[in-house]
Amino acid sequence: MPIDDTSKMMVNRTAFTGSRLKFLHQNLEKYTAARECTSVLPFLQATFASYWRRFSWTLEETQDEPPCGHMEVVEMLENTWKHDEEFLQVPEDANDDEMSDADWVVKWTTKAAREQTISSWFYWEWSKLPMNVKADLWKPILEAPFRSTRNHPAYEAAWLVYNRLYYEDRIKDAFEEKWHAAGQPMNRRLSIRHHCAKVAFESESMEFRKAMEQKARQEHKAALRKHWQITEPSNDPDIQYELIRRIPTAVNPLLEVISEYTGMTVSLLAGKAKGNDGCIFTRAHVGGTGGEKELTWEKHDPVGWTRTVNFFASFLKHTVDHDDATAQTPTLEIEVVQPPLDIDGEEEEEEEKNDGTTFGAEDVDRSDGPSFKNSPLSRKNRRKYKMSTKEKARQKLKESLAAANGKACVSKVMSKGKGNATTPRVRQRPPTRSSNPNSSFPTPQASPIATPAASTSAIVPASSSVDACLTPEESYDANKDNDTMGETGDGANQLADGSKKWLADLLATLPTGASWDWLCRHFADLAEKNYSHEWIATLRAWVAMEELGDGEGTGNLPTANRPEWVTWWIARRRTTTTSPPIPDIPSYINQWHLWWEEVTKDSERAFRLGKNGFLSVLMTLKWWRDLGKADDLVRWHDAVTKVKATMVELRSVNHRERRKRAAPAFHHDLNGVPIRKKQK
DNA sequence: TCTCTGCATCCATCAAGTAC
DNA sequence: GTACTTGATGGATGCAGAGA
Repeated sequence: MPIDDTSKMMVNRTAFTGSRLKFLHQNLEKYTAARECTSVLPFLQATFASYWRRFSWTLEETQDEPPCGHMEVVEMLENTWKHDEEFLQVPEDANDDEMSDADWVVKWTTKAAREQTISSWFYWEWSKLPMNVKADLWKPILEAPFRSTRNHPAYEAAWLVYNRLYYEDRIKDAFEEKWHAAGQPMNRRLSIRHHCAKVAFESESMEFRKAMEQKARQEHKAALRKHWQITEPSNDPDIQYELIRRIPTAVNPLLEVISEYTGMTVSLLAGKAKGNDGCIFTRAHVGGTGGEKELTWEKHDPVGWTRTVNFFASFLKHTVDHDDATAQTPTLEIEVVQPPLDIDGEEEEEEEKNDGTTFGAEDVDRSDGPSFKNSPLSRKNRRKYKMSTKEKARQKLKESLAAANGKACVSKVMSKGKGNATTPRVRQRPPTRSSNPNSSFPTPQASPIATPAASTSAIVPASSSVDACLTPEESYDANKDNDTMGETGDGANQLADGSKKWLADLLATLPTGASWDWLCRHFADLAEKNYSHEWIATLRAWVAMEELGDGEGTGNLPTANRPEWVTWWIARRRTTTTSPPIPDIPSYINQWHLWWEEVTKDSERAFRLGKNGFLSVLMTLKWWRDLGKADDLVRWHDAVTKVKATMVELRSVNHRERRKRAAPAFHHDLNGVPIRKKQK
């Protein structure tokens, strides 16, 4: 057997079953610990030896169980060992010298392939841990701000309950017939359906209708009961889920901002309730446990909590006493005593803010409920009060902390990104043999990660963003400041190390932070070929427009008449940097113009930031430029000019609008979530 | 160890009526 | 003024697994 066929001998990592799978799972925790200490190599060496002691390489299939009693023998043997090096032994390897060269090669090739699979299995399982949705009890906490607040359950009219319960049986046919007759207008689908539901409901007997009305009342009553129940500690999993789902909408904005400026992990802490697998919110938390499996209270970070509270105190002091003054760097002004956490999940005492009001989870939770019972505010004003104060507080806190830290940009740190794994691949090798065939095994290749790292030697001004030299909008000119780019396209201003200095300079001007990674990546891709001054100016106009948002996106551009290759590109997660295989460029160009007409029909609809915004337009222009022949490129420059002008205009209009509103006024709510389009 | 791809799943959107 | 309800839909995103 050829010695380089290791990869062909690899089994799928899902092939491990039975006692082998059990063995791997038993060692997964140790692997995770080893990764944290960046010492995977010794772990793998010991684990491979342990594996081969239990599951001989001569068992042909990974499903084959070892002979009866073998495992017990191995365990007894291991119990006699005391030194680490002893655990690296594999008794059957002691006979290697008696094997023929051919058999020996087969053995070590087989083992090397299997070990590679085992290594892959560990990595795979480890990489899944933080993202394992089903097993992550805490995910609802972190996701809660991104859902509807659902402040109170609405009463459903009887005919709507009827519509929900009997649509399939008693309404659907009539609706479809009527809808088809009307030409299937999408914008009338629901109105026709409602009409049919009402007609069908009216045709039911009086007794049946009364029963529906009673059911509607009962459902609403039950929903309201559950709604108010959530303000009390409860072991009911439904109540607890609802509780957890709501609280972060109020608390997370504060925690997120603090997290951004302190660099600490700040999250919400929930505990297990007695007697079931549900969880109950206890309080805000600083430490390393939020969203992780194997959550342990010992990881709580009282020092971090103190720092967090100090930052909050600094914010209060700045906003209350020194509204227009520059905030001082926060110092340790208050001492926070962190009470022990209650694992039983019972409510603890609230923490007192220095203004006498409470800043505890319970208070936040009840902000829409009993805590307002005695308030003179009407329900309507309550909501306004809640929204405006939270939004202002969030913005003020950002400004205050930015001033305190001297930071110009905000980077989102709540993402669950993982560090790049750098642990070397490990294979156990035979101890010694002069003709060791393994020495000819290919060396594992490090896979370079192509990130558009910005050069620190940029010659552009020290401003951290394009916008810094573009605002105010009156003086905005996307054509200016082109001195950092190459003059003649590809290869311009190339540095000795092969990188392009003008590109590095441009990248250094882009906004920073996790939420802008996509923009930096795509900017580098789009700018790399440096087609023309106008093209780079267009890209700069794009960045300037995007900076009106926070990098998270505000919706999609119209998809009508959109070239199908955009879908092709999105389906590849926008990761491919090569142009799509467009067979008919003239047709593609015509399609592009049809789409552009759709995009520019409505300026409000055209103003879409983020990955689903003008990035797609720019990418289609790039493909056009890369794939088009001379004749095709006649209209390209005009198209680029049009796109740039549109983006400049959109930026100008929206920038002005936002200044007019004198508020953060991004298309995001107080949680940083894109605001849904309002109903007409 | 990491990237890529196809499939599965999630989620915003739509209109109209109702309640808070 | 706004939350909430319905099912269909299209686009975005997550995930498993193959393969480099």
